[in-house]
Parts: sequence; C-alpha cells; structure tokens
Amino acid sequence: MRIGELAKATGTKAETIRYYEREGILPAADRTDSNHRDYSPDHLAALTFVRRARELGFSMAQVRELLALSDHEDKPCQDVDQLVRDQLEEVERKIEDLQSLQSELGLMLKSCRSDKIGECRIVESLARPIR
Amino acid sequence: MRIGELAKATGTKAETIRYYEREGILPAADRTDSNHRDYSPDHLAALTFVRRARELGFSMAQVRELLALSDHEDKPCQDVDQLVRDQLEEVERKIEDLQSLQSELGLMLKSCRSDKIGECRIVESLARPIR
DNA sequence: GCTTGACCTTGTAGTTGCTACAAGGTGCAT
DNA sequence: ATGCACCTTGTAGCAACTACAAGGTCAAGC
Repeated sequence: MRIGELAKATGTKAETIRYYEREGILPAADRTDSNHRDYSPDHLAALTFVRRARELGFSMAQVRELLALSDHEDKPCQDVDQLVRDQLEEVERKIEDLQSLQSELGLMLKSCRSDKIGECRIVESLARPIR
Repeated sequence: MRIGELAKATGTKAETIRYYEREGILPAADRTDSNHRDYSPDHLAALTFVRRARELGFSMAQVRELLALSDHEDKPCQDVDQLVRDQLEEVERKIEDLQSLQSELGLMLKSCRSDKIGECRIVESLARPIR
C-alpha cells in the first residue's frame, strides 16, 4: 500500500503521514525498489488508531503513551484504562459547561422573540470560578 | 486586584492576560498610580468566561463574538438574533460531538474486562477502521 | 538604604499539530 | 513524452499561547 492509498483510507494527508513518521508516532514503512513507502495492514491499523485517538481529543503525547501501552500486551490494562477514564471525565465536564451556555443562549433567543430586553447572563453562565 | 492575583484566580499566566488585553479579548484594566494593572470583579468574570469558552473549543474569534453578545442590551434584537442562533447551533453541534465521544469512551471502559493489554478492547476499538 | 519580588515595557522565539509551499529529483503508466 | 504520484530537504505559515531577554519602576521587609 502506498502513501496516497493510506492517506485516502484514513482521511489523512500524505504530508501528515510523513510527519507522523518523522515524529516517531508511526513506524517507518518498508520501501519499494523505487524508494516509495510501502505500507502493511499493520500500518493501516496503527494510523487508524492514531487518528481516532486524536479525534477523541488525546494529545500526541497521550497517543504516544497509548501506543507504548498497546505494545506491552502482557501488562495489565489499568494504565490504558486510566487514560481513557481521564479523557472521559474531561469530556463530561465540557458537556456540562456547554449545556449551561446552551441554556443561556436559548434564553437570549426567547427574550429576543418576546421583544423583552432581558438580562444577559451569557458571561455569568460560564464565569463560575475555575476548578 | 493585580495581575498576579487575577492570574492565580483564573489559572491563567500573567503573560496570557496581557496577551488577551493586546488582542482586545479583555478590556484594558485601570492602572494604579504606579502603572500596575488594577482589575475589577468584572474583569475576573470576563477572564473566567474567556478561559472556559477557550477550553470548550471556541476560537478567539468566536469568543469575541460571544463577548459581543453579552453587551447586546443597547443593540436592536434583530441584529443579535442571528448571531445568537449561530452560536447556539455551534454549541449544540459541540455537545453532540462530545456526547458521541462520551459514549465511545464509556463503551471502551466497559469493554475492558480482561486485565491484559493483549486482550484489551480499548486498544482494539481504537484500531477500528475510521467512519 | 538595600535587597527582593512583583510588576511594567518591547521584542523575539519556542510550542503543538499540523499544512503548505518550493525546488529538486525518480518511477511509471498512457 | 507527458503527467502524475511519489521521493527528498528545507522553509514558513497557522492559532493561541508561553517563555525568554533586557531594560525599567515600585513597595515591603530587614
């Protein structure tokens, strides 16, 4: 599989794939006689893994951790588990914050429609003390 | 309130606060006789808002828009209405995205029954073909 | 009175995670 | 032989910070 195909299959730019290789996020591909990168199904799986993890909000550093963990098949799951748990917590916190912003924006629209002046609490809705 | 205190209260670096001021994201603070920035509770609220909005994935430009909405009192409703509607849509899209992340992450955790990474469904599920 | 630490300024450069060029080259199909 | 996908190195851009440097001011404590 060549870089263009891999790019298409994973929705990643070829330049980004080469970037991942440089950064050590992806293992280097074999080369054809003509020096073109030649990817295996394992590379496809690895890149898919990286892209999904990035989509799920994991940083490059976290992706590295996940990859390192997944290399140690004999180790207990706990470490992977904890990373996911942390990520889930963060996502849930964000959902809550967005919901309060959502309701504030909803109120704004409502008061606009009823032509009332309405107090704007948009800043207040997200201005609760941090942490 | 001086910049150091505001920084501590919001978990923002003092340099970032000055950066926001330069960028017009935060109103300039009053100055003390000795030319030090002197922040009001309103500044604290505004900065807290900005930080949260940024955490929630709003760009600086979008934060600017949201802030503009918060002083809509003096503007006609019609002008504000569409802006609010757009922001609400954006917020709802984000909530949906995060909820799908939430459920994926949740499923991952649930599926992690075995205690060896070799059999870890989390790692497997990350390597599933995209989309 | 002198040191320490927080603040002030301007300016430059590094970070992350890409993305996009340029400028040169090779390989391969039509 | 034309055109496209690929190869390389190198540079530079993006957002939103973050971190310095190098200069200065100011207020508090010993």
